[in-house]
Amino acid sequence: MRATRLFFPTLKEDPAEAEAISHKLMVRAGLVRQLAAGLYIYLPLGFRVLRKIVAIIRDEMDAIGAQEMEMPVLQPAEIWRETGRYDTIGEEMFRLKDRGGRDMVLGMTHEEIITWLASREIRSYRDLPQVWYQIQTKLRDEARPKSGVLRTREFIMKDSYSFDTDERALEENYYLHQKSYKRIFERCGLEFLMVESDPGMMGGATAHEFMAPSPAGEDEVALCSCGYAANLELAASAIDNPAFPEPGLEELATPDVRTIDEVSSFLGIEPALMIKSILVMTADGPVLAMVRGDQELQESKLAHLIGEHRPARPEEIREVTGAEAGFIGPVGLDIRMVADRSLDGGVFITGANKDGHHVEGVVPGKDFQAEFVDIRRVRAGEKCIECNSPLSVERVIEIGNIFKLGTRYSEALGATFLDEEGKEKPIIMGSYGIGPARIAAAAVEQLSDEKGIVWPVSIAPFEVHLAVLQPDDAEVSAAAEKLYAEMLAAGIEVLMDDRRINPGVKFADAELLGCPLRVTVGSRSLKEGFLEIQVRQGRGERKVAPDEAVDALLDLLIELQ
RNA sequence: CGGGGCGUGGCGCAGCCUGGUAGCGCGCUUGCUUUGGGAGCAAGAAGUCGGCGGUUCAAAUCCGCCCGCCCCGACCA
Repeated sequence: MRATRLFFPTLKEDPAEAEAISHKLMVRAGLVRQLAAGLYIYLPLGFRVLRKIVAIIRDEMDAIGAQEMEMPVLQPAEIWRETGRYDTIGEEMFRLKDRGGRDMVLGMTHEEIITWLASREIRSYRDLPQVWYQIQTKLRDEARPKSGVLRTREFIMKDSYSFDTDERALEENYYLHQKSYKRIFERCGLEFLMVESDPGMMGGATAHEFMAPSPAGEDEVALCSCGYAANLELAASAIDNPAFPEPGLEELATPDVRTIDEVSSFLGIEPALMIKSILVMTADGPVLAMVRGDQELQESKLAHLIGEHRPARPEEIREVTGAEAGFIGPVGLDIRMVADRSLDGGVFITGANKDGHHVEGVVPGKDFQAEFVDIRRVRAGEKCIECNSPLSVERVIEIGNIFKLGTRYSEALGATFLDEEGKEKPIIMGSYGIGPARIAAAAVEQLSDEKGIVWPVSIAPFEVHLAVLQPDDAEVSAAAEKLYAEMLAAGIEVLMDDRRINPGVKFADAELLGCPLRVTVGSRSLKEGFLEIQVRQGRGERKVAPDEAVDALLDLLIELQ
C-alpha cells in the first residue's frame, strides 16, 4: 500500500475527549473515529488490525473443532422472555417493535438464539458434542461508554457455545477453550492473566476471565505468587485480628461523630475494632450488611447472597433503625443481617441505633445474630487463602471470558437430547467470549511509548513502514520502488510512505502508526550504498545494502514474532 | 441514574467574569524556496460561537430550558 493512496488521517495533538492512552493513540494514528458516545468507525488501518485479530481468533477456534456460523442481530423478544432475561436485563438491552407491533431486541449476546437452534436440531447424544461460534456485532445500551473502544455500545465479539451430554464433556470443552484462548492472546502479543470470575448474569457455575494488565482497565484482580488469581468481585483473602478488648455492652456518647474515621479518632481506637454497618434495600425488605471498620464492602459478593439491592435512603434508615446513618448498628435490630467472616469471634464498637451514640463490647453471634460470610473487598497486602503469601491487586482490561453455563439456557428453551437409554436430558452448555477491539486497545495500552503505538507483528496494520525521504529524487524513488516490489513479492505487508512531505513528518507518523519495522530510503545513505532498518520496539537501527534488505527484513520479522 | 466538567473554522484552544465589528496555534489551498526528525516566506479559503427561547438599542458573553460529549460513581454477557 502506498501512503499517497491510504486514508489515514493522523493528528499531531491528543483529542480533547480522550483520556486513556489507547483512546488517544488510536484516534491520533487514524485508526478510528467516534460517531457518537460508544460508537466508533474503524478506518482502514484500524480495520486491518481488527481483521488480523479476528483471523487469529478464527484460526484458533477452528483448530479446536469449533464451527463458525452467522446469526441475526435482530431477534424476537419472545425467546428472551423464555429465559427470563427480557425482564432481568433491563435498560442495557436495545428494544424495539417491528411494523407488526411485535417486540424485538438487538442482540447483546447470543445464548438465547444458539440454544433455540440447538433445541430444534439436536436430538440425540449422537449429535453431541458440538461447538458453534460466531464473530459478529453485538449491541448494548451501556450506561456509560468510555475509554475509546474499550467500552462501546456496538462492538464485534467472538462468541462460542459448547453443547455436551455431561459435565465431563463440558469440562473438556472448557479446557480446550482455555488453551485456545491462551494461544490467541499469546499470538496477539499481549501480557495476560487467567483469573477466576463471577458468573454474574450468565447464571453459570464456574467462570474465568482473561485479563490484560493495564491502568486503563475497569476491573481489578487479586494475584498471588502461588498462582491464585481472581477478579476482585469474588477474590478472597485472610486478614489478621486486632487485639480485642473485653466484651460487655456499654453505650458511649459520640456526639456529632459519624464516620469510621471520626469515631475511631474520637475514641482513640483503630478502625479495625469497629463494625461498619450498611443498610441496603431488597425486594424482600431491608438488609444490614457489616464489615470491619478498616474494610470495604464488596457489592458483588453481597449481591450473590441477597440478590438485587440498593443503598437505603436516609428516611428508610431512620425508619428501620431509628437513627441516622452515622449511628446505626446491628444490636437490637430485627432484620436480615449479613456480616463478614472477619467479625465472627471479635469484640467491636458500632452504632447504637440512637443519634449521637455508639455501643462498645459488641460480640457478633452473641449480641446479634447474622449470617457470617465473605462480603469484604480484598486489598493488596492481605494474605492469600491458598498459601498465606501477601496478595497484590492489579488493574486489568477484560479481553475474554469463559463460562460453564450448565443447563440454565437449555432447560429454559427445551434444548434436550436422548441419551443411550432413551432418556431425555437437557444439553450441558458452555459460553466463551473474546472482544477483538479490546485486544487491539490492550496491545496499544501495554506496548506504546511516548512516540506512539508499538504493534506486535501479528496484529500490526503493516509489517514494514517504508519511508521514502525524497520521493522526487529519481535515484531514491527507483531504489524505493524496487524494494517495495521485492517486499510485496516476498509476501511482506508494507506501507510505502511516498508522500511529498518533510522527513520529520514521515518519521513522526511512522512512529505514531507503530509498524514493527521501518525502512528508510534516503539520498544521503543511498549514496553510501545502504538503507536503514529500524525496529520500532526499542528503536534499534541497522544499516543494510539495498540488495540484502528483504532478507534482513524477513529475518527480523521472524525474530519479532 | 447521581456528581463534576466541557461545547467557539477540520484539530487543539483563547475570548465569556466586566455585553459593543470573532481571535491564536496547528492543519488546508496556491506560488516560490527548503528537503535525514513535525520547514521558511507570501497570498488565500474556511466559523448558524451546540440548539431553542428570554433580557437588551446590542448577546459567543447575562438568564432559562433542552441536546451532545468527556470524567468520577452506580451499573456492566
